[in-house]
Amino acid sequence: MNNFSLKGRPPTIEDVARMARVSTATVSRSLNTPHRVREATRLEVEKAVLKLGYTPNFGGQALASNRTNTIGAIIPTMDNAIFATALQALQETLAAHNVTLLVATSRYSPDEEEGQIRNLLARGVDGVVLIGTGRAPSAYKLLEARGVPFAILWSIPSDTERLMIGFDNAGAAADVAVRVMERGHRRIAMISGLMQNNDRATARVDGVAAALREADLEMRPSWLIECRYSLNHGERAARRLLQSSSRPTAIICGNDVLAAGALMAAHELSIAVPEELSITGFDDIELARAVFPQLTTVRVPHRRMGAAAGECLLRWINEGTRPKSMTLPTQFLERQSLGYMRPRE
Amino acid sequence: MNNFSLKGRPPTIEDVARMARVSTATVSRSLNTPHRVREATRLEVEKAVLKLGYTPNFGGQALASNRTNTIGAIIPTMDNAIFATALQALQETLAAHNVTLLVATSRYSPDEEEGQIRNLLARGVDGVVLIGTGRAPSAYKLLEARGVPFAILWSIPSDTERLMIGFDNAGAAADVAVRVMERGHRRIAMISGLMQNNDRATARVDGVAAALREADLEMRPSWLIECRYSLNHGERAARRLLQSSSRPTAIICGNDVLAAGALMAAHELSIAVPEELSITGFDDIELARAVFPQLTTVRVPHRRMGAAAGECLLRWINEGTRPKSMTLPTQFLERQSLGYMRPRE
DNA sequence: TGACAACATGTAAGCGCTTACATTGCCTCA
DNA sequence: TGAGGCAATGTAAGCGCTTACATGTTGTCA
Repeated sequence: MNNFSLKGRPPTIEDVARMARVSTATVSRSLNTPHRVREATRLEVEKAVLKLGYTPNFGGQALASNRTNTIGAIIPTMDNAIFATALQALQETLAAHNVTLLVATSRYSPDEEEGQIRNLLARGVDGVVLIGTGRAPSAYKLLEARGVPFAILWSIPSDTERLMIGFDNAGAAADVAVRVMERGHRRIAMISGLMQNNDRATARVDGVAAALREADLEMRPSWLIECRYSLNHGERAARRLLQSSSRPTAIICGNDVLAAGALMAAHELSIAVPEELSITGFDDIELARAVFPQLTTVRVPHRRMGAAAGECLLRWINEGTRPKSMTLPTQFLERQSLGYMRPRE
Repeated sequence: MNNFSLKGRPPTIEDVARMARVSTATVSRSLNTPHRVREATRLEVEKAVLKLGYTPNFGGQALASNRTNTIGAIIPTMDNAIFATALQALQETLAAHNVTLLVATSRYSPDEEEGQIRNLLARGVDGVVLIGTGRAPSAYKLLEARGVPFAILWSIPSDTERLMIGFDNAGAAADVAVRVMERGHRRIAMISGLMQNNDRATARVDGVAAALREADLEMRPSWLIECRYSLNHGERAARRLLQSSSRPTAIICGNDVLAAGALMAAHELSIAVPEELSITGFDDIELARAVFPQLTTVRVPHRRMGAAAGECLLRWINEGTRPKSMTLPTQFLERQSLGYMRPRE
């Protein structure tokens, strides 16, 4: 049927041009700017494209146009459902504009992240998505020197010079603390993700600490445990908190996974939640509803963040001007794991 | 400090060549095949590269070498932790060889998947990773016509003509069913993911059905519910199962998320697990241990699968011959949600 | 009917890199 | 000392595409 396909070598624009009896320029135009080509010609080209199964060669296109239609994202890890969701939304947004997403991970290391930035830049991405602000100035320099648009997600806009799309981690965390105190709790501990190079984790801790201070409470150093974001680490941290002679009546967790871990610890130690111990999460991932009791947590707009990042970046790339940063709302989500402090017997 | 960087235009291999007083060919060689260059020259080039902050242009490289050092993966969705984990492992393996991973999603639709295959091919990926076997022959033709190596994950090797790296879904599911029956259960229901175009889900159902048949039991049609992989859908399905007049004593779930949903339903209906109802999952994602009671499930080697895919594909690309398919072991994981059937009172 | 837009298409010059082939310089050995 | 070989480097031809500019082709209007 297809007597033109020289086995092995994919068809080039030249093959299409020959078949459609036009020049390669016309083929290129029919494909990229159809309105600049006569209808009949366009159809002829289209026919040839279909017949040959032609698909533009990416390298050639990138080289000639200095555009790759690719956006890169660097996330700390794929293991985390919340990044995955945002990425998914980002990808869907980009796909609608025929832009492909390149994903890399930094494993929470600024150095690795910088390496990945280089990598993406080398691949000629048209834009970059980054998480948080925990990185060296040199990382920004890389991007800025190349003039590549980039968006910073997950952190509250703090810098008018950059495009940031995030939410108020500190504020939301403070809000959680306030609500916990409203339930009568005074003995409040916190389990946080590792704070080094992680401004989101840091902001959440700061928010809680500020709220406590406001209420003339103090966050005891021994009641603030930092650990990796995993079920096991959360469980271990909670166990430490709960096995000490005088234990907290509420544990505020930096994210839902840690909270779920804390819940496991409570289960094992036969401490009833929320009757004897309140636990709160953060992020509202699916897990938060799967555990028992369901986690009281903070809903974070991950999908919207991903989608907005895609739109803003695309706009920036196409129009050349940096869109304004945006702060998305979070929402305190009351479920079952936060209860009233029981009066001492 | 850097008086060579003409603002705006990234340095090219020519700039490096000029600075190091060698030809572009030598620069290229120093970078790609260092052993073919005199040590002193190499150092000179290296110095220039560093000073200019040179990074090879991807398009040029791809165009000239017909290689992109990129591998594409198409997964049904990023929302699923299990794919994310495999992807993460794949990415790490590839990164160690300086290969970048391009991720696309198909949303469980063979048509979308085929579109993404075209897309990846157009971008000149050196290899492709696919999940499962539920796709039209035309999808394979695309890949084969271009001679692009590809690996199929998650399904048991069934086709000696292709590289498949997976596990025995049917066998593992049958094993679960056997264990459930060993606990005395006879009234066994199943909640499965949507089976259309999903050979993994189908195989799991088939495995269970076969095991039941072997034991002279039959899977009642109304006790097999298909639904999307989500907590809500799992919960709803379980509720339907549990609210009928005569309910099953065990529910085998096609994955952990569905099982967690079923657990939620049991909670709400005050049905004790595992005393009154047994529930099993599949996949062993983190969630399986976070719920209470913890899920008895099947451990699936997602990380290994991802890593193996990377290695095999890289080998295939570099050596030109298709590596052998492999079947990875799964493991039945006894936890708390499967119990003995209580004798009727 | 002829001048002149406006549109459609073609020509050809790169984009930045790799690599086959040519050249140079040096060492070895008879 | 000179032929031959090898290692190091240079030269230059593309890879497939886009696009500025040149050229050709209509249609319009006085």
